[in-house]
Amino acid sequence: MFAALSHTFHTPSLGDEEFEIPPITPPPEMESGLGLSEVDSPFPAMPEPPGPHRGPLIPQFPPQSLDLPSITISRNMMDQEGMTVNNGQPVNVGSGHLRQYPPNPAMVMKSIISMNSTNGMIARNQLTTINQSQLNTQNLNMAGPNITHTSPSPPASKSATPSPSSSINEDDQDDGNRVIGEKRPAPIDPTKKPKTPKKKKKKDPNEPQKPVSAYALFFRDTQAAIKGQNPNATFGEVSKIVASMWDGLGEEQKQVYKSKTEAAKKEYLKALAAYRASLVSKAAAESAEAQTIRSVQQTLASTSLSPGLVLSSPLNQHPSMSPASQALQRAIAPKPLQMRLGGNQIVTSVTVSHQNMSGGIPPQLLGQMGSGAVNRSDGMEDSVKSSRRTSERLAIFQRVQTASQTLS
DNA sequence: CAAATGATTGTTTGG
DNA sequence: CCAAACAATCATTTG
Repeated sequence: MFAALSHTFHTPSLGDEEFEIPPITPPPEMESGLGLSEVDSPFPAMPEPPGPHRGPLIPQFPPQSLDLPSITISRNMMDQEGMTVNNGQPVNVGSGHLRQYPPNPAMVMKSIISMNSTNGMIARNQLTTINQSQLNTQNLNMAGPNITHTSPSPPASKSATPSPSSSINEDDQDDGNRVIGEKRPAPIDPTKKPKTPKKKKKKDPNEPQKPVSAYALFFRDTQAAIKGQNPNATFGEVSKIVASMWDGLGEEQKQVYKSKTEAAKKEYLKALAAYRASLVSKAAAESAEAQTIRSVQQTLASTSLSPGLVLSSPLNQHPSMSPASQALQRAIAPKPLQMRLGGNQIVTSVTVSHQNMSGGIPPQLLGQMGSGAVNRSDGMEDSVKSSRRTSERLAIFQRVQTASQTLS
């Protein structure tokens, strides 16, 4: 199977490394440049075909672990014991082609893709194996010169990075400096380092989860195949391979993933808006409740029922709003959202908007934000509001009474 | 104020 | 939690 599909790629220049990339499943599309696609559906006009999974043979883009091209990374057999054939996956040594990540993966992929596109070619056993001499630990280090992937400080830097745990709540202290220094040790330029602290915003556990990026999706899909071919490959190695493949991916193909993430992002924004709305409503409810309680307390006090008891209520402490509510308010505050599209374009929009909310929010969420402050103004009628308020007050009043009874 | 850019965060899997 | 690499987001600076 694989052999048929896969295509071997050869880079003459590099002797050491062999990099055979199997065509990740038939390219969803031909490369934009080549018009050859005789393939039935060259362009997935739609980002994603509704169809669940297609047969392995069918050229589908999303690399399924099954179909996925067998990517073998073989290093020098001699040196390594681990990577060798025993992986369970056949490794092509002789046929292996050399490839360097840094150089131009794109070319490789494209060529591979093009090859695949041509049916005839495929017939031949095209085995894509990725062979990297670099994979060797030695090589990895050695490779440095070529790759020089930006790692001023090798391993140490990582630990240095503000580990989430360590940074826990030092936001203020933030040593923005520290962070910066790590990233760019050399540039200690006092001149240009406003050193914007950038406090890390603590994330809400409840906040909707951000959608994964296109690359992450690709990684998820591809990684398994790579691993399959190279069980011994480390995460870093796999990551590099995936990166090179990603790099080689055609725009259209990337678009497939991007559209996925885009959709996910849309959902995310909706969920986020809904979530924030719910927070608002909560805060509003809370403040309303507090107010109600206060008024009730006043009433009680005036009637000289049991003032002392009433005063002890926590809600009473702040005349205006409880700290929690304030925090909520802050969290909810509609912030402009920046999105960087493609190149450098930045789109600015308001995160939370009424339109959005009424638009696609799930019913349950909508229900939650029923008494929300945000929507309250538009949707709810005064009569409803007042009645609700009344009932709330009643309930609270009852609670207070009960409490006072209990305590007394 | 909007655009540009730097910095940080958050993904991926597996140990 | 970390690995490598990337994308997305955020925050600050700049024009």
